[in-house]
Amino acid sequence: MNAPLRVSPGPAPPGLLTVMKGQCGDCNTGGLCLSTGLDSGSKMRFDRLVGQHRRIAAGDTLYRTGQPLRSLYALRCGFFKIRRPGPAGDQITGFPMAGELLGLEAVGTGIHQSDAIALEDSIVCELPFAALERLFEDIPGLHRRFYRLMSCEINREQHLMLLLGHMRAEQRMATFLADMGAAYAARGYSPAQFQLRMSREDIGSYLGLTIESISRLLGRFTKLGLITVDKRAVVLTDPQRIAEMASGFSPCSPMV
Amino acid sequence: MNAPLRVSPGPAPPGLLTVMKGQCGDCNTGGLCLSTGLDSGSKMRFDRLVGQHRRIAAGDTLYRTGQPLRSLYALRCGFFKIRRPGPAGDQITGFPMAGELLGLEAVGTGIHQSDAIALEDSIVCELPFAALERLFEDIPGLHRRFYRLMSCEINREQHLMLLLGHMRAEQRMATFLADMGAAYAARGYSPAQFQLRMSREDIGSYLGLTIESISRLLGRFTKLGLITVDKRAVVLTDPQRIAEMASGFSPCSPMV
DNA sequence: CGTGCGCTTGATAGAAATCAATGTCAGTGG
DNA sequence: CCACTGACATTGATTTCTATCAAGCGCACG
Repeated sequence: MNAPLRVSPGPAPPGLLTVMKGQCGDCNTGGLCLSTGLDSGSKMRFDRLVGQHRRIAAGDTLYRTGQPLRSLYALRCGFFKIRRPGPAGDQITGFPMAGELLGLEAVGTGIHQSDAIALEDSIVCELPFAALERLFEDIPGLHRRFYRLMSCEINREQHLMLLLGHMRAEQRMATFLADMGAAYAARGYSPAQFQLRMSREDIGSYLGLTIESISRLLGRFTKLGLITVDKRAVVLTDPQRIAEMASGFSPCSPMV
Repeated sequence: MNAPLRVSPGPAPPGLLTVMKGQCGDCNTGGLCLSTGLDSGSKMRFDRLVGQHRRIAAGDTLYRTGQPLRSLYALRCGFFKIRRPGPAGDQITGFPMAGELLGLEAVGTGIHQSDAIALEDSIVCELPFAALERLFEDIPGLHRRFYRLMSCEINREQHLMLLLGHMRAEQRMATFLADMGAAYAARGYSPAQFQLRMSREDIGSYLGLTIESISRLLGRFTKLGLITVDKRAVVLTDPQRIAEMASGFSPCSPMV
């Protein structure tokens, strides 16, 4: 990771995202994809599996709760939110970014258990699940990589359970900001300066707080000199103290 | 499921649990185990994999946060709690029962991310992970079964995230009671009459509430005629209204 | 220029936490 | 046999945090 840190861009100007028809070799998701670590022969076969690169416009839905699982989706570039309907209102369970794999919650039942909604114009690699399962038999490292990714997802969610179950609002927000920074950092962007792609309402649902609380917390953090906020552009001016408030976060990346 | 419903037993008298040396064929976990659905030949090989049946006394720890993953554990009989340490106090992330697979959170990193503590004298089948991974290559259905289980675990946790993020205390408790009933029902016990194996404190940590709130909620539910409680023995006298309060729970069991 | 959406800010209410005291019971040892 | 202890649980009084209610702002868009 020696490239200079970039600030994560704002919303893409419409029309910029012409179809990228490259293969996995061109992929810039930087070691986060399912295919990472495969030898070149296996990678070619994995390439052939990828049905197509689908372009999803901001606001569009990739899959919905109740739909049968056809494909998993590797997020090539863009930004999603995952929404799970529940008896007490919907919950946002995650904000996947480039390189992440979408749809794992459907593998157990064959039915999607949540909605995936693009927060900006995005491109996904479609991985037909039946074909992927067949490929597991042939490519030795792939299925290992697959269930390790799932285990990491389990950890991500347990991290969130901790947040929702045992943190107060302030600590939740600090954790959220720190996590976002870490996610950007993992992709070569600045960990301290980024665009929020989601609305305050989405953040609220994600953190188990109301939109008003989110607003107040951002205001309070600003007054404390921890951050500056301008609409959805955030700068962590004191990342260390934010990390201290969040205190104890450790990301989970799979062994390759 | 035609056997008459039994009431889940209280704590086992000490000394009752002599070592059960049977193979998977004798196992009474009823289709919840990893080996379910294998043909008899594969089952035999799976049998050989099972290193030993370890007896874990109530209060003892099966694995701890930070330890390297050596084995997964299929819970043959007994009851555990899973505790995840966090910056804002520990969180109980689950109460696995007979038939469930313990240790999946460690698969991604190779390091355990939580503690598994027996709530009563239990017996686990030890599945050395390296050997299990080798077996995946040979037994076609096993690997599929494995990652479907993991996907179900993801769903279980998202269900909990919903609970912690968007439900009020009363609804959380109703959901907990309904879920416990369902878990017993899936094992052939009465869904409306069971022993809680965990302390109020454990329930509180699990539901993101204090021990006092748990106590008050149980009291309130009793006054409302929904349940009767005597120490840790619970009877759901109005399971339907409890289900309505929880409203919308659907368990996730893998396609075999 | 209005209209609507996303966001902020203030006042108030309410749910659960916290603080504090008491109760119950199993186990222990005098 | 009974008093003592400690873990676990219940109950009440009070505080605190966050939700809720309400109003207004700013900006994009038709």
